[in-house]
Amino acid sequence: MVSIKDIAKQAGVSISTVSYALNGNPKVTPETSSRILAIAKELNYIPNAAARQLKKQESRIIGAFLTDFTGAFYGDLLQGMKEVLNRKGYDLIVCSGLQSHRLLPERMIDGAIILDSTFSDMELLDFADRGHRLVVLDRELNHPAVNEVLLDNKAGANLAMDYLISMGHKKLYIVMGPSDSFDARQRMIAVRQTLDRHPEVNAVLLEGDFNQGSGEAAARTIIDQYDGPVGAFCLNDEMAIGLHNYAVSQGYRIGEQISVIGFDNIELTRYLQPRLSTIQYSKHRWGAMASEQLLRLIQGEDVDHERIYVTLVEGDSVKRV
Amino acid sequence: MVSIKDIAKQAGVSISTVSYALNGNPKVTPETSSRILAIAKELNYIPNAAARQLKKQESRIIGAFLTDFTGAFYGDLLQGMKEVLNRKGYDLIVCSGLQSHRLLPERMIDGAIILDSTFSDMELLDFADRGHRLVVLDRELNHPAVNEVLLDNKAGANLAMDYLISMGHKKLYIVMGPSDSFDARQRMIAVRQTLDRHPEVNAVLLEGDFNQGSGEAAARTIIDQYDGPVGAFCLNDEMAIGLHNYAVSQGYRIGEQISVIGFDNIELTRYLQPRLSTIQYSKHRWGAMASEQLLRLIQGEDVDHERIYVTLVEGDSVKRV
DNA sequence: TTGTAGGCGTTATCAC
DNA sequence: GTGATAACGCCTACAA
Repeated sequence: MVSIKDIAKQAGVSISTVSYALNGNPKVTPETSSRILAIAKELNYIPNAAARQLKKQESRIIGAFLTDFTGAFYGDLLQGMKEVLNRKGYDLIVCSGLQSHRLLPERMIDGAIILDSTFSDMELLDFADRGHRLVVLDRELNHPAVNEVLLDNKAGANLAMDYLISMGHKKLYIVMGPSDSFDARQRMIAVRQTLDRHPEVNAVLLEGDFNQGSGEAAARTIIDQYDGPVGAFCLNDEMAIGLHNYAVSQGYRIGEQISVIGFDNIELTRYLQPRLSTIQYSKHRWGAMASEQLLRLIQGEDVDHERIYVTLVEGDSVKRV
Repeated sequence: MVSIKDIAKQAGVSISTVSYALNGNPKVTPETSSRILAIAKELNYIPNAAARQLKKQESRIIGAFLTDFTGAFYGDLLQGMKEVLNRKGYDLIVCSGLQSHRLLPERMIDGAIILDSTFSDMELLDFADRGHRLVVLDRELNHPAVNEVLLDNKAGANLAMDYLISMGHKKLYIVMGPSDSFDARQRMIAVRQTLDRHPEVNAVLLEGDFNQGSGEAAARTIIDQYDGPVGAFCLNDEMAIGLHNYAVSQGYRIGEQISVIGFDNIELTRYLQPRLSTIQYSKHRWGAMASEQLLRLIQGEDVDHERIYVTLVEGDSVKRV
């Protein structure tokens, strides 16, 4: 490995002069500087990240932690994060799994964006106490070193419910999400509030796990009990697709016999016929916002929690009854 | 930050004793050792990655580089990589974009798995010359420090073509891929070979870019020229889905008027009706194999290039004519 | 069994 | 303007 020491030797100067030259310090004369730079290039010199990091106590790397790598869900989100970070001279690395947690306390990264249920709140608070900066996308966590950038789940669930009800639906099925999901819990809170406001609506709550399978299971239940048009709010699109597919395979017509609305507006919904009504938000913006907040935190600025707003997308999967 | 120096002070021993104790060196007596460990825990000591890395000249981190984060394509692949690496005490980080290239030469990672067209062959060979270990999934690259783990694209394309031809198709459309894709180029080579072997088959080559849109465009062309059952080999599933959707929307029946076969067996195809015939392989195995080969390379073992085998999945999108 | 000391590659504070 | 030199936190001969 070629280090500044080698360059110094070759150039007949001291290592400090080399360091100055490489870092563009104006103290060194243009001649020595360009001579040093030329030698550095000739020797194929590349600075050693570990050494710089050890000295400067920063890596200029940000970690994004995900529960898993599956699903097309994360593409735009990560892209949004990366663009902002790169613009500010930071790099993004994406990690998953328990083992990778070490990267944070070992100071391999300057901060983390968390969308990862394998972190407990306690663990994160512990990191925050140690002085690490965090942005959480999947929980509420009050700590001066932690910023929340959360989806406005409640508003979204409200929109979905109000939409179904405004279309005249009196009989509703709610396909719920896993209880360890923050988003699912928030959405359910709003669902219950809406139902409280509409005592005339008859709602059945069905278990769900955010996967296609539980949407199919829900469809089976709905069909078993079928005796006229009903509405269904699936707490995410994946389950809505499962419900859709099973219902269609049994000869039911979505948007007529069964009105369906989802949440997230994932890519996949583009392939559904009729088009799925759902709750939409910009994943790119979500990621970008997370990065911005994290950088502010790292720069020692005081930042408020942020919300990502959502809107209703009307497809053809919900019809008036 | 609490360092071994702090622990040493607290325990009244030297830093080397602390280091030995923390690393389980049997030279230090059980009593001192346990006392030191207790103090370390009490002080919330966590080793500093940069320092250890600087000393040991390794980070035990492997980087996977992707052209972009979009697409559900990578989930299983990354999962396969991660499992193998974690088992061997390595961590996986996923990177994308030009800026992240620096992680390799700056020695932030101990090796890299490349599925990223933003790296040029020259750049990679340069890294290899510097002593970095690489596994490439998206190109052929001959260098002792580089191992190839490639999909058997030619066999797959052959399977697909032979299948269509064996079902009696004499009129074929080939929806090609982007020319900067290694996989696309390899698949086309096999396509051309098959066509050479079957002069009785009339084939039309259509441009494609591996995205849904070019599948739709292909469908438009096919329908324009339609005068009886034809077969279509889309060089990946995304385009096959595009072709399928557009054709269906125009009232054509897939598997009857137009027989379609894709490549990759992506998740999405499960949602197609009729089910898509395609070429299948284990992405999980692909990732796992890449990690295994990289670790062998790092351990200085001599390793041969590897191929990931593919098989035909018969759906209902191809019928005999 | 424990301590001393040198070094990994940089940066940065001093002198000169 | 340039050069010693001391960190940064850790590991590891070698000495005691």
